Amino acid sequence: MATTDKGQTRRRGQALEDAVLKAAWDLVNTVGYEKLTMAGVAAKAQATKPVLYRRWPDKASLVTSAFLKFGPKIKRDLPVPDTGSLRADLLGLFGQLVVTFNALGAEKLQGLVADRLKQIPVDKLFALANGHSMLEPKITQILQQAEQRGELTVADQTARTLNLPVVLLINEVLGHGTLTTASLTAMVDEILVPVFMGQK
Amino acid sequence: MATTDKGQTRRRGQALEDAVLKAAWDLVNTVGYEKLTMAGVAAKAQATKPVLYRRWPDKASLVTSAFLKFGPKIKRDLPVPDTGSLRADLLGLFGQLVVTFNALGAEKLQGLVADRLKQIPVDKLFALANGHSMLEPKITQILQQAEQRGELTVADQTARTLNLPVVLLINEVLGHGTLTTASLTAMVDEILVPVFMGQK
DNA sequence: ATCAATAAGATACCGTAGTATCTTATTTAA
DNA sequence: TTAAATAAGATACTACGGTATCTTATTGAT
Repeated sequence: MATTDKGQTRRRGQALEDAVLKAAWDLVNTVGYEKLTMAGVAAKAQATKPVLYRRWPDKASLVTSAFLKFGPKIKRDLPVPDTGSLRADLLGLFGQLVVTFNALGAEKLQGLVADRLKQIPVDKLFALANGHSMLEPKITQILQQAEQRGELTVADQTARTLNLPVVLLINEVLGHGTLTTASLTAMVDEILVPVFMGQK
Repeated sequence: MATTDKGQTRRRGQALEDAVLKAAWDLVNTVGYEKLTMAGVAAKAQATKPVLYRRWPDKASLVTSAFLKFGPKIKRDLPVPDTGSLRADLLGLFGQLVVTFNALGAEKLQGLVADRLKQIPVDKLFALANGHSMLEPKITQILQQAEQRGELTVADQTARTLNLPVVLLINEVLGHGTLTTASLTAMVDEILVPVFMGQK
């Protein structure tokens, strides 16, 4: 009687974790990342801060988890186009991204990006959520298809050129706020095809 | 006698401001941006936090001011190379950037960029890159030189390809934290030359 | 059914960014 | 020379990220 009236059931494990992630996702969608507080998430989930910090090392990780759970599903198994030309394959792949990126409300996530930037993990740091690790294998596959048609040599590609699509996408999203078919077509025609096929 | 022994002279205005900036610059060069605290700056300047906040709205602004006052002066009028080849011209231009960048002591300023990113809308920062860059006129001149040698056609270039060098540079700095001759050479050979010269 | 392990709850705490308030020294104008 | 305006000093405060500690509910193995 001394404690809270609802004290009957104490959530644990997955149930509690789900509730926290749901609260975090609700908050990031209402107040945005910057104004989302760990205490606020805890309160909304009817949990406490230590519960959050037992699971996620920091705010950025928590919100990233919430994004991965509730955000637009970035299909890990999007079919890789195989249309018969490098250009069309790239356009096909990027076309799938237009829908996805337009769905996720980029302005809410700006603070997340900045927070991530502060962490020193040097290498692939400049990545939006988990965006690009998912893209690279598909690029590679498209290039292999092109190689079999004799359009290019995969061995000529480098880490830098393989990463270029992601760099361009990030610049497009962060710089212009949108991804359109027109901009993606320009990227492919003006930059990616020349780079991939134009190696000496 | 009850108060501090040096209580005779109370600094104000420019003298106080200079002392604060000096303290901030000293600290950012010893502990780095992340570990620099406003209280620490105040203490080192023998001032107090309100003195800082009366002048600068936040930590990032203060450190930026200190940087502008004491940091290396950035040359605005780098000569545009004219070596006889597009590749060498690009390498020459970027080589100048390596020197400049390394002179900034970028590693001490780690979190500054991220802090700025948070407050300056990200799109603004990239918009700054995508157009108002001090680099673009130089790129254009280099391309015109190349055109006169018959290496390429300037009319084939687009806003997107003209911005590509800046995009790559930003990615390099934000993603890797450094600018090296090796990375710039790779950019030029693997991406920029194919894009500029490889247009159909 | 009991008890040890686990993990949630509650709470207090630390460090830092940034703010508010009040007192006091210095400047300036009368 | 005095008094009003200005701005520094001191101090305490709030908000937030993140940590530590202790108590208590729940699980699950015996």
